[in-house]
Amino acid sequence: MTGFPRKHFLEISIISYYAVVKRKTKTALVKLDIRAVAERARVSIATVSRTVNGIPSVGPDLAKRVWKAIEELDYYPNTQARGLVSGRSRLLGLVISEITNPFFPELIQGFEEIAVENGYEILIGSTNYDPKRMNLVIRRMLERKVEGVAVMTFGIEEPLLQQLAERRIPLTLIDFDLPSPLVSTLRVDYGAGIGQAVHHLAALGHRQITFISGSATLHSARARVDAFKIAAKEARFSPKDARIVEANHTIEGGMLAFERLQARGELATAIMCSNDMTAIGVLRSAFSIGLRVPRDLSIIGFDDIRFAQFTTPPLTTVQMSRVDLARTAFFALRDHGEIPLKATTPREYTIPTKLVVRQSTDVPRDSLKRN
Amino acid sequence: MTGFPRKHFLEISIISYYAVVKRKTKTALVKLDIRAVAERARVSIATVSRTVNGIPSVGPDLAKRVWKAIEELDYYPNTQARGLVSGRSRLLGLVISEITNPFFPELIQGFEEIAVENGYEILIGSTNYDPKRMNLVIRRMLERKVEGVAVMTFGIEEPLLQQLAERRIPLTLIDFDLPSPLVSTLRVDYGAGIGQAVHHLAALGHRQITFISGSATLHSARARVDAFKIAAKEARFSPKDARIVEANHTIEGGMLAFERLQARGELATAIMCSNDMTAIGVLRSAFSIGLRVPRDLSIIGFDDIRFAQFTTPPLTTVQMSRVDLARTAFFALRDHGEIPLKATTPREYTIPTKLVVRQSTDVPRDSLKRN
DNA sequence: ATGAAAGCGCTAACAG
DNA sequence: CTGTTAGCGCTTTCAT
Repeated sequence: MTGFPRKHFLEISIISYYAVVKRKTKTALVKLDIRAVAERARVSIATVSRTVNGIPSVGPDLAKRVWKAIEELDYYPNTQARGLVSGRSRLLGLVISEITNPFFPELIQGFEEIAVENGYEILIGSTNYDPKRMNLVIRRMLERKVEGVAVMTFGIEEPLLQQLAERRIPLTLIDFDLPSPLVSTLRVDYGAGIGQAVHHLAALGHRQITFISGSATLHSARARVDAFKIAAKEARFSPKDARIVEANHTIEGGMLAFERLQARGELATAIMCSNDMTAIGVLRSAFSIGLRVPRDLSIIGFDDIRFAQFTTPPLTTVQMSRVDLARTAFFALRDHGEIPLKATTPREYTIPTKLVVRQSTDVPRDSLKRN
Repeated sequence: MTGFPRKHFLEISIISYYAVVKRKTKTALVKLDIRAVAERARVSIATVSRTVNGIPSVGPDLAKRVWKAIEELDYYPNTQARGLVSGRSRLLGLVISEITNPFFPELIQGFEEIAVENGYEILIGSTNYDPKRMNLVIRRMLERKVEGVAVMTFGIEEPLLQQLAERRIPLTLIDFDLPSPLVSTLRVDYGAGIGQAVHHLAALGHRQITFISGSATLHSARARVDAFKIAAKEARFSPKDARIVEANHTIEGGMLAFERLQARGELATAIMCSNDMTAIGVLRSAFSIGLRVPRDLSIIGFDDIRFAQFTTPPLTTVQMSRVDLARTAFFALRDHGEIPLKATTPREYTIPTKLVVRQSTDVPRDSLKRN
């Protein structure tokens, strides 16, 4: 009987918005608010409120009466009223690029889970890579008085966020710095996973690797390219042997990039992709011209979306945990929000990445090791 | 200047929660509510409210003053307060099975789009096929005072919905009847698409088709099986030649089902799957034992998820438009909500399906037509 | 056409 | 410990 402060109410039975109550000889439809509970429990509404919020100062007998009344009436509090008076909405915003990109549903799932566990609800907004939509999305969230926003899009619009940050609302960004007290950033350690990938390929005997990047306009795509460059250099690939071409993080983009490479006779023995969708496109195009993966061509993806396990062959890829991302984003937001304006919370979190070796990589096609 | 009744406010600039206002000689942080706007425009708060809500009785000059003040202050209304007093939350619930099932993101996208266009926000809840979670999900939505819930899960729990329906909240279900004034149902016309698929196969010369269904506990899975049975009968397949085996709508399930079939020597020349994920699993398993699709085996999916275009070979499948589904669900909800309790809105909508022929179907492997 | 005032359902001082 | 009361920011009568 300790109350469910802001948690989801009444776990057992479904609740009626209206309760049927006998009054005199007539049956009337009565609004089911805190007052109704108070009357029935013969206490003040303040006591009901305290009970519901688990404030310890309520005497055990009264509390029992209140809970009894609550159950009998199937009462549950009105979130809007709670939010209005307390100034807290228990709402968090999650901004993503587009929900049909398989990367995001897994992120959303993780975020929703942890948020709901903690009594928050989430509002999702997709930008579809359009800065104007980003603007609108954020406005919607502001109107709903979200207590924090996680901007998990691939491309981030500096000026927009700048304004958001000035609005005194906690913000969590991915791969993007914004020096402001309520902003924290999740820094993905691209270097780790991409480094492993390059070394994996080098160890296999590959002397040339082509990296198919995402759009250079996207922050996170550039970060991956940079990580690749560094890794390639460390592994002593010359720039010529570590060519970089640009695609757009879609299957079609991957197909196109591959076909262009192939048409120009520039096919390396190994291709690394900036994300799994691109890799899937490459896989598909390679297959359609009769190349066998990994015998004729090694392919590595990035993200480790669930589907990567089910390509043919299963895709070797760099894993970045969406669940980590989601949980970290949530706690970053919450920690900046719960103790408002207390500016001691860390501003930066690192998200690890690591190579997952499956079956799309092998020794190069002309390798002596094969003989 | 007609007002933005409940639409997203101030489309141009990002708004400050606090506005910096000169007062006497000091710069002060002032709360930005309707009163601030009223003061600045030298009108009453009632007038501001009317202006904002586009109520025509406001004189044009006053309206202009109000809008000017609104813009200067970057004011936007507080949704919680609005909701509290008006009893409307402009929130709609969308219950799905699980967001990582590629079927749903496309549905969500459609639903979100149309909802936002109409000034609604959506709350998403995933049941993960667990009735208990369904219960919780719905409770969350009730607490937030959603104005309607679209339950688009594959499996539907009758008693739960029954209680929901009694709660006077508009409900839209998929493939599920619930005789209640505020409940509408979207009836997917499985027969059409599945019929076309069976006939397509029959016309190609297939004499045996195996149907791999989803879990029989799911309503929508059963509906697909039933449609298949009818179509097979119409096409004069004997029950023996139109075998049905059960899987679970996942890639793994499809792989398993195929392997079982293959191990028992029960492989038909054509396999129809209850959804695309299953078909992808079958495709993958078939490939791994050296079967070529469609030469050795024809495969048809269901749903037409986006990825179906990118399998190898591209998947012939029955298309059910998620956008249709989403839009229809939205309007069904809205029409039951806007004119509260007016019970003349249609209760039933049909969602069409149709076969999309791609490259995973061909004449059977032993067909004379090939020679 | 405009304003004053009464709440919406709840929380949070402030009394006792 | 418990109750009374004053709003949270807004919409909506009811006057004018």
